[in-house]
Amino acid sequence: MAEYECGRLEKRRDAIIAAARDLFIENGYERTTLGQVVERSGGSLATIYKLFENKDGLLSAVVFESAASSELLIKKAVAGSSDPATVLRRLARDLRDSFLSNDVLALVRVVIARSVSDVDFARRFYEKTASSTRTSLLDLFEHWQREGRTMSATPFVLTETFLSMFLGDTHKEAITHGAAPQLSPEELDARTDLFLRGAGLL
Amino acid sequence: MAEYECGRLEKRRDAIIAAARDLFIENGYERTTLGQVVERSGGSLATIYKLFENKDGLLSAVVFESAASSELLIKKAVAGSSDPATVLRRLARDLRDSFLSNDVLALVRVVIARSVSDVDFARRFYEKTASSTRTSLLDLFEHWQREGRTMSATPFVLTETFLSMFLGDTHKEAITHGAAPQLSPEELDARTDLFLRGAGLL
DNA sequence: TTTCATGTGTAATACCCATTACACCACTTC
DNA sequence: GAAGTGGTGTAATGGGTATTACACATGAAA
Repeated sequence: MAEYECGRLEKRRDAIIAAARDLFIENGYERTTLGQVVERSGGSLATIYKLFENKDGLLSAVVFESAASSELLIKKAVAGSSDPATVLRRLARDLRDSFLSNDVLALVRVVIARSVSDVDFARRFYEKTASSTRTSLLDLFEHWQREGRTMSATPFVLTETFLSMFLGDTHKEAITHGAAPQLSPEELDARTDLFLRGAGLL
Repeated sequence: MAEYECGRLEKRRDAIIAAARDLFIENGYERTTLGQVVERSGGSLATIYKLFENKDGLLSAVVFESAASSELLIKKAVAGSSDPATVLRRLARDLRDSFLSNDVLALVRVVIARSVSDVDFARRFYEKTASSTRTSLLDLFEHWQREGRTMSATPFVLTETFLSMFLGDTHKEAITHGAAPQLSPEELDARTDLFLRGAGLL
């Protein structure tokens, strides 16, 4: 019985979250009705209230189950090479792909919309995503500093500068939905090289 | 009579837009009711419909009357000096102040929220603000290039890089509402210097 | 003063949707 | 197979709000 319930409810939960996620992404939180969610996920309104308490709870579940930090991308880039230039070029491409994926962008829009009336919600999202990415990156620059590499700014400034470029890309895309020109892969490399030269790492 | 009407209606219009602006900024578009707007602006519901057709029209009026480009900031920075380093340091400070002001941030949040269901609306906003800033900045780098200064990337890449840093600041603030650490003025200068070194302009 | 045009205030209208209540069904356990 | 537990579907409930309709105000013109 426990098996039956657990499996069945778990599946419902997943289906509801997936449906809600798609709808929030498509129409935003406020314009999505629980009726639409049920229609798409199957199951029933009662189940949503049982599982998530209310509409806000559903939003939290959706966002925090989908939000991911980029720590892994940093680890992968570091594992590939020990040369800062190589690491950061690789990381730049990966971060760009990750930050500019349609899913991430759509989620960010929903979170920002929500942040107007629920400041804490957005802060928690930031904590789960960008903040831990930031920490990892800071560790990386500090590590290089301890290794004796000379850098022309503090690890903190380097971290903020590097990340702000990608957050800027995200911001632009979040607003323009693809209407503004993007950097080509070569131009992205040129931007990374600009950073590396400025940081004294090239 | 024309004088009377015009003045009176004009004043009403301004009052309504101001009230709506404040409310949208405070609570977001969806959660603001026209009743609240009327309560704060005085006048009447009928006037809103006469002037703006419907709630969406009011939003458009509010946003596009408040949105401003940063072309002026660039002109001012250029007028102050002809040395790229001096110009960009000055510009960086001004852009930061402008992009991170509470009003601009709040407006950006409203626009992004709206962009989920009205893509074109957000694009028009971008056109009115960032896009023309971008064009001005591109002109500036191209001007320096024609003057014979060597730069280590194309004007386009330089523009995108420089601007993306500030859009990144805006994005971070839009989400965290001040909870994340900001660059101090000295650190901001350090970041600008990093850019200048990377661009070969220092 | 009367008449007209035009903004104003209020009171419907009509719909939408989060939330709740309740009756039903499926499966397990005895 | 009877009884019970817990998920499901549907049909209220209740509050809220964009939009419209209408009667009133007010100042200009005649």
